[in-house]
Amino acid sequence: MGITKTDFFTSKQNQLANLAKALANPARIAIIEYLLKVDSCICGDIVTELPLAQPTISQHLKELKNAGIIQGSIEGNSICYCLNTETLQILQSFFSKIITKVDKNKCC
Amino acid sequence: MGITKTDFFTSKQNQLANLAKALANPARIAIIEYLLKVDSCICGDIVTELPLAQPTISQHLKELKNAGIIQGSIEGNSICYCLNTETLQILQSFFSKIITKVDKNKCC
DNA sequence: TTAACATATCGTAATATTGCAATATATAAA
DNA sequence: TTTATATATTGCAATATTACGATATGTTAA
Repeated sequence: MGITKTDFFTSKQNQLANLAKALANPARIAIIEYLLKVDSCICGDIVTELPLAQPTISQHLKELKNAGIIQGSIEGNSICYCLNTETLQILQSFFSKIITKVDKNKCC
Repeated sequence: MGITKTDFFTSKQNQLANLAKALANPARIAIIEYLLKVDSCICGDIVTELPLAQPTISQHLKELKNAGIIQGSIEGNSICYCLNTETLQILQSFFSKIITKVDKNKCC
């Protein structure tokens, strides 16, 4: 069917799945890593940095922004993007919780 | 095109994207959370636990296993799955690094 | 060997994603 | 106002994902 049975899962599970989906592309990982490196905000620089066309970058930025992983603000005639710590914290907490709770010895 | 330009990105970026892709579904998040809860390994229990058909669960388990997020071992006529800490550690490290490196003040 | 159970694979329909050319929109400079 | 620059949107083709019925495979018990 190609459609995820969203209704059967908790909002927390859907939230995590959506955040993961936003990260499920190497270009978007590269954008995140670039934003982390340059620290302060950037915009069309990403287009020259990555080997993808401008509309493709724009689309990836939109997806990251919709997921809340980045945020953009208008600055003159360009738009400045940066990472959104609050959302990334959700992911960090999730994986940290897993690592601390997993009991290797009780594995099969 | 519907095909990701994998070649243009680093293996690390592709690895993270693939791990994210494996998590980009609420059913697979639910499987991970269930495995974390029951700690020791499980198998057909997941089929009764989640509101999805057996072939669907089997497919999700396959994807999680291919990504290295879970591991399965034959136990009698059933198969026992559990979380793979090593792989989950990669994700934990990635997000922890982001959280520690991000400078909120330098955002736009 | 046969029956019962557990899991995997195949095939398929519905839908989603990726990437880009063409084009639209919006701000800044001339 | 016109031009240049920056970003977003639209439309489309290629491919990927999701879910499941039907069926295959493999293991245990009788």
